[in-house]
Amino acid sequence: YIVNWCPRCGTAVSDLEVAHEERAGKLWYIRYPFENGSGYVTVATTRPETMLGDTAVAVNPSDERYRAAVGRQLVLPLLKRVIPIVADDFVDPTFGTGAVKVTPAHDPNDFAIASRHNLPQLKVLDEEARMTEAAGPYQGLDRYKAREQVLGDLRAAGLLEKEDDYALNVGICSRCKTVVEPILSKQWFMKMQPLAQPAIRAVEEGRIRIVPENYRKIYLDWMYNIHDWCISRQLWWGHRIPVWTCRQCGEVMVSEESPGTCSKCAGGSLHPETDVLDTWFSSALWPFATLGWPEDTDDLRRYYPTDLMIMGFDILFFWGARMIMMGLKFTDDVPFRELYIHALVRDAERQKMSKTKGNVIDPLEVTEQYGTDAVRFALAISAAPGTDIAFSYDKIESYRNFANKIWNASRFIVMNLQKLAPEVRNRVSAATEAASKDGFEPLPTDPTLALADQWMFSRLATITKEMEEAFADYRFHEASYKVYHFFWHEFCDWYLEWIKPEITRTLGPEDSCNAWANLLLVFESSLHLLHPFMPFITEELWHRLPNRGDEVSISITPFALVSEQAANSSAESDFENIRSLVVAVRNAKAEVGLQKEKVSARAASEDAAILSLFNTHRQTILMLAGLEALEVTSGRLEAGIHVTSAFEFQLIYEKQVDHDAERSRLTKEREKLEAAISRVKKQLGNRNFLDRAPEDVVRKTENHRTDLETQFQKVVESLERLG
RNA sequence: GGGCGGUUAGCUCAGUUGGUUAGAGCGUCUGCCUUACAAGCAGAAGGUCAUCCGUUCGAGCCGGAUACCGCCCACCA
Repeated sequence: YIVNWCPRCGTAVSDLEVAHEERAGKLWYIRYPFENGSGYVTVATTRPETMLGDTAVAVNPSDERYRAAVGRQLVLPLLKRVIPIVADDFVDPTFGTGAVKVTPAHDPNDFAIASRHNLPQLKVLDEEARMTEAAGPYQGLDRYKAREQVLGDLRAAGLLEKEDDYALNVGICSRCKTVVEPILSKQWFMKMQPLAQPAIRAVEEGRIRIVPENYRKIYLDWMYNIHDWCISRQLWWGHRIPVWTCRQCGEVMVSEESPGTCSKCAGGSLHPETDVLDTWFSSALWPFATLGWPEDTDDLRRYYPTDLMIMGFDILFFWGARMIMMGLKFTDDVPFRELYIHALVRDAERQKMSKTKGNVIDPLEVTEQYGTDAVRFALAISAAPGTDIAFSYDKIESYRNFANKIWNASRFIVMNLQKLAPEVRNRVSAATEAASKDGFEPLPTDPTLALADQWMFSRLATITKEMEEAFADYRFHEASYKVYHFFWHEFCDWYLEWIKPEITRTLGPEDSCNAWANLLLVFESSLHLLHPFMPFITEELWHRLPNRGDEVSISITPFALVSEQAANSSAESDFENIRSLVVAVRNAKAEVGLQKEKVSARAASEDAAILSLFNTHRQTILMLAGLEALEVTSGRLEAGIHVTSAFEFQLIYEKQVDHDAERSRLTKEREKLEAAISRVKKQLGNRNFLDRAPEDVVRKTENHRTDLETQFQKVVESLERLG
């Protein structure tokens, strides 16, 4: 049979191990004269040296041009061998000259043609890709050297009609990149069709789930079109193929131990097979062979099938598919229930990393430079299912910065904790311990801090839940993004800033320690959420928390510490109101170039709840927004900036209000609102929308319109007041 | 030749069943060395979601076509 032969490795390789590469080549047109001397047939070939092994020329039976020639004899140039013209459907009349040389020993198609027409097979290339004795005068030449000589001789004989440039796909050995040679050889094959059937069913019936989904199709496609597998290798390592051949009668015996004598003729001279199995054959046995199979061991019962197998898509066929087939064959069960295909890390140019290309990035160097956690996090957050990861130092650097941020946050917390008087610290850690029984919830604190605590715990509960869902679906990029944003932009930027005055002040014995306890609970919970992505830094920081110094490891503690009961939508919306006021003030200050100035502001609302909210949190707002004073008044403002439809504010500073600038700002805002309102109105005016859209969408849209219109009204009034 | 994926901000990419104003990191610009963090803080600018057609009350998302780009599979000399 024809196999792919790697002349460098000196072994057969399977179809899967052959990579294809487009190379510039030529198509040579060679004349094969008729035996009787009258004329010739021109064949086109990309491999002229193999003509030495030609045993026929084939044409399509329906090809008018050659109909009369079928059955006639040609003289093979150079070697003067007489070969027939045969008709075979395989030949594409539109390609080349419509006539193809048949080299049964060095081309799988030609091999097929030859077997259909009973043509001899003549091996002209040996296992080192040198010309054999059958090649006559060319014996011993390397295949490429032979090509040149053959071409030269043909040209000299006037039989080379022409040559065209042609891009051809050459097969190369995936291990050593040598161009493989299709060669006639005796090898062991595995019949795959019967093995594939159950493997197809297992996936179709959902006994194995492939994630992401698109790989399921790729897997099934490959299984449907499976080819027999050449499993023998002429290598010196590997599992030996357990076969003995009788030297007397040729009987082939498969056995675990040497049979000793021939089972057929009882002869004592047996020849053990020297070929070994393809390494992937052995790998396919791994899931059960490692557990003691074929014995019915405890391990096998306990760990087979396993829940989850993870691999890169590049070995889905090599290993994944074959484990499934072998597993089903030998254990009657799937080897694993889920197969997760992870992303491949490619270089910055999206090239697959390879040693020969020299674009390999050594992970040890990168982790040395940026830290293991940074690399791990960068990869996790880049791992959107079904896509590869382009390696980027910038990206890793930004998550190194994140690790740094975590470190600093911890430093800040622990540092201030150390400053507490020992008895106060003890009360804090006691409060922390007491809270941690069935999921953390905020401990009671004074009203200003309570809002921050309730908001933070609520957010924590949401993030925890979202992360758990993301993990369950192998959406690691989503889980890591959530915790990144949570920790940096909610915990650090808002929560820590909000409670900073509390944790930097000196507590007396009469003070409640609950604010401190809450901070520690949130921080500890955050470390737990971060731990899967940043195991080292979280482990280190966790042990610095009160009562955690002597514990074994954060990795064996629960992932979710916060209680679901902590979800608190009213705290979230109160917090949002304050946040939007703070952001709007900062914004306004920057706009008028007073970023570093301490200015005053006046906030107004017609909503008593808002007014009371702002009054309660006045100190916090002043600190976060960088204000000197905040006046909270009921009603309307003359030149207010509308943050939401519920409230507005204005900055109060020395500089006179520039009426023109103010007018132009308001006019711009009015235009924006007008556009938004007209969009919403159009939508709400659409009968179809009202009839067909879900109720809650319609209601939301209506609320949105009311909101916009209120804002619009206020802007218009402000403009009128400006005159 | 068949199949799959991609095309979203200057760059690298998210965007899970269609639903208010499309997000992040890096870069750029402005102001800050504010006693956790300048590897940082507070702001800003920047997008006709490749193009066209369709489905829908409504499309970055669903369907079809086109154009580039990438990958996998394949026995066209």
